Amino acid sequence: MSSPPSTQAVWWLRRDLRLDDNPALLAAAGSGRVLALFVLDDALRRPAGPVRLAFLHRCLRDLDARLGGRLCVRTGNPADVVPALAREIAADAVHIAADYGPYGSHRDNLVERALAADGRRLVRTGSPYAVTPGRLRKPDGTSYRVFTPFYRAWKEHGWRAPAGPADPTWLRPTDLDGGGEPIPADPDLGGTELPPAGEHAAHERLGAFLTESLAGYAAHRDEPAAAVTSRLSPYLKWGCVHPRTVLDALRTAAAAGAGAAGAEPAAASAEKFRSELAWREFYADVLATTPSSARTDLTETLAAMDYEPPGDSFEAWKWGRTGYPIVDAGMRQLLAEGWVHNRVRMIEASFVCKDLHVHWTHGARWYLERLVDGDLASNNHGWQWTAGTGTDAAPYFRVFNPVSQGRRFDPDGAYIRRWVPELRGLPSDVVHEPWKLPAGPPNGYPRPVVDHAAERREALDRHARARHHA
DNA sequence: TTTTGAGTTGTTCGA
DNA sequence: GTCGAACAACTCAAA
Repeated sequence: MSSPPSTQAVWWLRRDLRLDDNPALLAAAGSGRVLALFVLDDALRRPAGPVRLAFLHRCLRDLDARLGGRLCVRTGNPADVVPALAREIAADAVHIAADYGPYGSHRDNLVERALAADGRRLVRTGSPYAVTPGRLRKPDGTSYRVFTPFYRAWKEHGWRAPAGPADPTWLRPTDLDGGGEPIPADPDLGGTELPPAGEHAAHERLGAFLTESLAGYAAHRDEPAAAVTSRLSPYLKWGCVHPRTVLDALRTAAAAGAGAAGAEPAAASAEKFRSELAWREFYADVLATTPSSARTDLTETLAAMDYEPPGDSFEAWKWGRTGYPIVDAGMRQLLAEGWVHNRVRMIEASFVCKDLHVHWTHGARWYLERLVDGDLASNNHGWQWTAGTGTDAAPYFRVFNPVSQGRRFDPDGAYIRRWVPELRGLPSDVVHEPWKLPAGPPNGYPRPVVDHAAERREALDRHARARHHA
């Protein structure tokens, strides 16, 4: 590379904590000597909860180490902090990956205005998605509300090839008055065990998934006891790896498997996993085009629905004491790992919405507080899907039965035994219904807080009333 | 322009 | 035990 440019640029990282395949960093490096900045913003830290914050801090420490200690961390409101720093180092431009969430896009507009008042530019290059949220439109110009047509258009649209790795020598040291602040110590995690953080860990996870788990993904992805899902969600959340990089590696892995024994299931698995990445992009698109859907019902169909305020049974759900083994296993996994298997997330959401008749926002908020991968678009639209208020007009009669879901996807009870030690000694035929034992559930395990069959009928009644009322 | 068929993830009931 | 029907209403794309 030629001699470093003499102008100064700020690379402001938010949820793109990596050096590889980072177009905003490459753009910053092309326009000047780069100062890497992360702003600890209270507006984002408050709803995150200690688990996701700790993971963020660890990612920042990893990145700082890769930058040779050159990551500048500051605390405050970005609308103040970013322009002040740009002025301090006389930067012409601040480079970011665009944010399409309701808070992030508003924040970026404020920063852009403050910078412009000072004669500086905010430059958006790329986004945390393979296809820019809001880019895909139906022929009539409106955005998609059903996944399958979106998925077709998304694949048709395609995405750019991954950009190469960045050269850390572009980065200037944080030789500023006052410099940066230390990355905060981890908050108390209350015993939650987190996956390894950072860019290298993300690539390790991706490689392990592709070589060890992808072949069985299509067949076993719904079994929570089988460790075949990618577990990439925390890394995608913070941009330790870009989905474009994942899609590229997935295509390479699928091509390598073609023609080999088991090529057909491998191809089916690759397609299935690609569609899961597309769900993440679909929900980001919905959020970008309908920002209110993060907090309120996306569709008006259930506006007249009668809900219960969260009470004792909701509290029992939060701490894994509902008396339904698959539900409690999932909630205890959430508390222990900050992560829950996708199939179990649906069972949990159905229990809150259909068995407890509690509005999805309460469950979604608890999930966002506890999840290491907590993402506003994916989490809240996933909850809306189950509640029947979201995309795809989920049939009102789709009510998950926690016993039959357990029998179907955890037939020998391995997942339940792993997370609910009270039930470890039970044989498979009763582990999903411990209340049927003559002596009742063992080891102090609770009896069901609600009767599922009765609450299912109640949920259907409430839906019918809401529909006829509307 | 209008019509038609399909749409991630389910459960129960009765033949 | 297995299997198909029923459980609404709306979005989207193709015919």
